[in-house]
Amino acid sequence: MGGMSRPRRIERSDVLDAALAIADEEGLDSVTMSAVGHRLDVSAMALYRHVANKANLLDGLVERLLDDVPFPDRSRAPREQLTALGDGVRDAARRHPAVFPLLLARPARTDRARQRRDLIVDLIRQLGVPAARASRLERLISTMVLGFVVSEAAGRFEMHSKRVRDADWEALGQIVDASIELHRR
Amino acid sequence: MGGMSRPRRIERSDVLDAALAIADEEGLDSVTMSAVGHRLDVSAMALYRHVANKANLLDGLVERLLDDVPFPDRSRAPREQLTALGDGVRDAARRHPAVFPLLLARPARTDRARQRRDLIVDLIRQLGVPAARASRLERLISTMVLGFVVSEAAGRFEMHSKRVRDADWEALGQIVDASIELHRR
DNA sequence: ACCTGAACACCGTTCAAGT
DNA sequence: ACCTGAACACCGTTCAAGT
Repeated sequence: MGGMSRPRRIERSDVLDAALAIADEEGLDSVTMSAVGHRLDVSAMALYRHVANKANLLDGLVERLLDDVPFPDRSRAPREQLTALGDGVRDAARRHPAVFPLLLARPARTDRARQRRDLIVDLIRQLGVPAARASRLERLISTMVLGFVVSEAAGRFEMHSKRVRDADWEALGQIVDASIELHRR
Repeated sequence: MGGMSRPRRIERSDVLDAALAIADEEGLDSVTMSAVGHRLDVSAMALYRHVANKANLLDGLVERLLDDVPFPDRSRAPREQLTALGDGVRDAARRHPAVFPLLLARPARTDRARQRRDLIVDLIRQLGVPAARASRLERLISTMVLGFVVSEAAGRFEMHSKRVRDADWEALGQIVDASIELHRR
């Protein structure tokens, strides 16, 4: 039963959660320091204990988003793991369309992002691409997938139905296949 | 000469020019209404004669940027025209890296953007792709190119040298070729 | 017709002060 | 240790008033 307002304890992940929820519900512009604080029953100034400034909060949001994309089941076939990864990114973008456009703006520097990159390179090699070409191809495939997914999240394809966009996504998958074929020895 | 401050006459393109110059020199965050006004020797409030609000000013910036990309020489071979278009977009991104990330966020709705889209569809058809598949392929190729170019402008590839990025760009061109091959009847 | 002064309701951020 | 009140230097935007 409540009683007097006990001091509120928050940590960084609470700040990120609150900011993400506001972005999802009301858009990126509504993510202000005081709105995030308010959602946590805390003043805007309290956030500065957990984020350096607002830009850092936004960076954290992007990292959290990407880190939420699940890793594929490593027992499945390599090409299927690649598909699972791509679908996971597209799902995340659909859940959090307001935040996704920030994604291409900065290199992903978290451990998890590096692990995912290493995994993709490894999968590409398993598909027959020589090591010397694998990381270039990883960059290009990730760029194609991210480009599509942020375009969709940000509304660049808004005049096309879901059915059309799903068929586009499938066609992009075939282009990925062709690019792998192209890079095999 | 000069004398007393005569009233300053400005129009929309002046506003866009000034905003673009500020974005190029000091970054997107420095594009404030009052900074743009100051650069034109005018108050911030005067801008509202020419743009509905700040979001509209930013939209105008993106349109101006894309509209500045030259159309290719139509007497050249179709595949060369495609390359020229892609290189033109990459050059524009290099000149205005701060503004480019806004580009994937909204569908290009200007007449010039539509004309360019129509041109690309036409070039793809000339390369042997049936009409029924040409506009899908246009979307995917534009997405690949834009994804690469905003990644580069926004610094996602900042850890790689210009030489590596140029080779990436060339490899992307080969993937575009493969995607066209894939869609021919 | 076009621009501005003044005002409004916000921003992000700092820092001394509270508990 | 952690949070806040007060304050600062800005924002974008409206609107009546000036020329």
